[in-house]
Amino acid sequence: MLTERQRMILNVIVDDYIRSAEPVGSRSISKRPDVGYSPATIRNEMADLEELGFLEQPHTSAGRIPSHKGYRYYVDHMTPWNSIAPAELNTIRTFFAEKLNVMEQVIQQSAMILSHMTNYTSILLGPEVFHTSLRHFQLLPLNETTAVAIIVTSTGQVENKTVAIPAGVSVSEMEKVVNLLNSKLVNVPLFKLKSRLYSEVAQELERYTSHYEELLIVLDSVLDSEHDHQVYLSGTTNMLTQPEFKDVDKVKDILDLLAETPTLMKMMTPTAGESGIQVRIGTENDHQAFANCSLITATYSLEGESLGTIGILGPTRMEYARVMSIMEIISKDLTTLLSHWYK
Amino acid sequence: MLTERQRMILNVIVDDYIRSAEPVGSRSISKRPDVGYSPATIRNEMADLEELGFLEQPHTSAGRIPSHKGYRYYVDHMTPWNSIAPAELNTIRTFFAEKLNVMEQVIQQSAMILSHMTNYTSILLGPEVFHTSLRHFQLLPLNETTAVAIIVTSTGQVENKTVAIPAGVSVSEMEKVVNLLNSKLVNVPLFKLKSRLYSEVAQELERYTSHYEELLIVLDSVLDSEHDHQVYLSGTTNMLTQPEFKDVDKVKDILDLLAETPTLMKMMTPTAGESGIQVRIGTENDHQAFANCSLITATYSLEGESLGTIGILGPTRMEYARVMSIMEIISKDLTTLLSHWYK
DNA sequence: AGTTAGCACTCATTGCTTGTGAGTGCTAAC
DNA sequence: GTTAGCACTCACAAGCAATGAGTGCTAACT
Repeated sequence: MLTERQRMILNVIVDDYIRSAEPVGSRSISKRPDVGYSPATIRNEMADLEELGFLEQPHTSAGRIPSHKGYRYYVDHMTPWNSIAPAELNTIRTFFAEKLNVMEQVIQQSAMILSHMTNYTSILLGPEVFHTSLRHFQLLPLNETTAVAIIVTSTGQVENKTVAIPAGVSVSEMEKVVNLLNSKLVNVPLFKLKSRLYSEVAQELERYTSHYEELLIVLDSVLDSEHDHQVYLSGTTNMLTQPEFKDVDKVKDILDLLAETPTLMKMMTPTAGESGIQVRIGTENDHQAFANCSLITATYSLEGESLGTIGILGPTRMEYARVMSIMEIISKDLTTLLSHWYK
Repeated sequence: MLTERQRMILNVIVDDYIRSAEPVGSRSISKRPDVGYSPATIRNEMADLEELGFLEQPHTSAGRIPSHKGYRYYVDHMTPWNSIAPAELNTIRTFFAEKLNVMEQVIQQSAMILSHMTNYTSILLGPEVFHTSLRHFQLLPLNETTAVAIIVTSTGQVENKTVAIPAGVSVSEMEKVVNLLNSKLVNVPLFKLKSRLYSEVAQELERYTSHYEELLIVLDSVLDSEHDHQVYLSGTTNMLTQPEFKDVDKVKDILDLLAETPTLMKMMTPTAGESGIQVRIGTENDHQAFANCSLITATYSLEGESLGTIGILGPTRMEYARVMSIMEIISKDLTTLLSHWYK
């Protein structure tokens, strides 16, 4: 569809614009040593590229900037990305070599590394509760009326919830219930817990205790595992350093959206079927506030099943090649780290 | 020190400037129905107030704006604050009337309420681990080499840490250790755990197990309770709506500081001896980035001991009276809520 | 046919001037 | 002690010309 020369020019423009954030003119392109054409020729090609929708002009007689379509083409036809210095690679490697033994810490630290290395905002989605199972269940009375329910998952995550004890339930009864749950529900994937509660536990529970119904309601609420899919953000303020966001109003919408955990979670959940590194440019993100942003996501996984997502949010004028290299390395390292832990 | 009239004029200026964010001129003051003086008289008084350091002039022939000293005087001599509508009070009351049974949720929701009602940034410091004690200790093997240590506190908080099991320690040995810890350490305040570990547990541990030293190291690290003093932020982007921060560069430093949890914790820790609502205006915050901000803090407590802090960060031009009323109500309601729970 | 030089044209940006108005300080009168 | 009057200051907006980067088009060149 595009001639070799057009491709080359488009590439130069995107590269240049990513670096400078200023519209790129024909003269500056022509002056580059690897471009052997005069400004006039470049201009002709640029006019064509604009007509084809790959470039835009902020106003007549300004240079050109890439359109979303232009970025898309750039990303899709990029030379295999390897634009990351060995020193940086080392930073990542030594980080993952360190003994970090709490999942949450690893995720949080990864977010920090990502945002520091890229100078963009990083968004990490914690391990999917979906693919983990119950390791242990416990109910611990705090006083006569309340207790803490503790759920330990196979990955070592601990979730807890304070619940009210139905009046009249004795300590020994509670113990029986806990034992029953442990015998029946251990190793059941978290997302199946509730259905199992009714299919396997409910009947037996009826024989054990007189407060069958109340207890069932409590247990139901406990196992309603809020899928504690934590979202970790780092470097949100990096957004502010980008010249395209020097206007506070624009940045406000973005930061507001970043504070909305549920929305963020939805955006970060990988679209089924897709794998590897995904790039959503400008309006490809279906959120208005991100119309001038690009979101790059990758998933990390355990035994082939994706556990969570890492993401980088920046302006559409983003260092795609660089960010994508970094993301690939980190997602892979996360994956291997997890497999070392839990296999 | 100030005459009645000067006090009145200062008050009017601060009120006006809080509302409009524009320098206040003599004419506009004179026009207010409750002020019976001509602009000229006001001007004379304003000149005096400026000389005394209560007012500032952004430039010659502009109106006056309050200096830090002016705000300080305003806050210290404010008429008892009650500037909060009954409807708003209701919002708070119904919130605290709802059955919220997880501490963390309460804190987080309180942060939301605070930032929403004030349109400033709210900062909440979670309950001090200092004043809570151990309720239960548990060690749960995940596989041959790792285990999760779970600490439940008297307030129902659950903290967990994944640890490596020293090679050669059997399951039955672990059980003994756990039992020992529970018998010796339950009801000990968290911050005393480590010293007790050595004073009371260590010797007996030596008799129980052959891997005395390795285990002690592990337990030490577990009880090194990271005092999980969480900081909850809400409404950080409200900072961006203030006209004084329409310049991105200024706001960046503030947001960066807000992302630095340790610094924030230090700022929010109440200075010993002080109690009630504290106001730090402008440079009274010893952080450069907050030179144009005011931080209002209050503590919530249980049985007279302060558990945590709630804070509001806004521009120096802040609705002090309103914010202070809201903070007082919420800190008191938090206090009573806690006492209902844990008494 | 593809490439390039030349040229007129566009338009954001900058610097300059000028006018306007809000607000002040001072003085003299009340 | 208070106020009216007046000259003065200064930020800000509007208007205007100069600048220059960049374009589109045409005609000449290879």
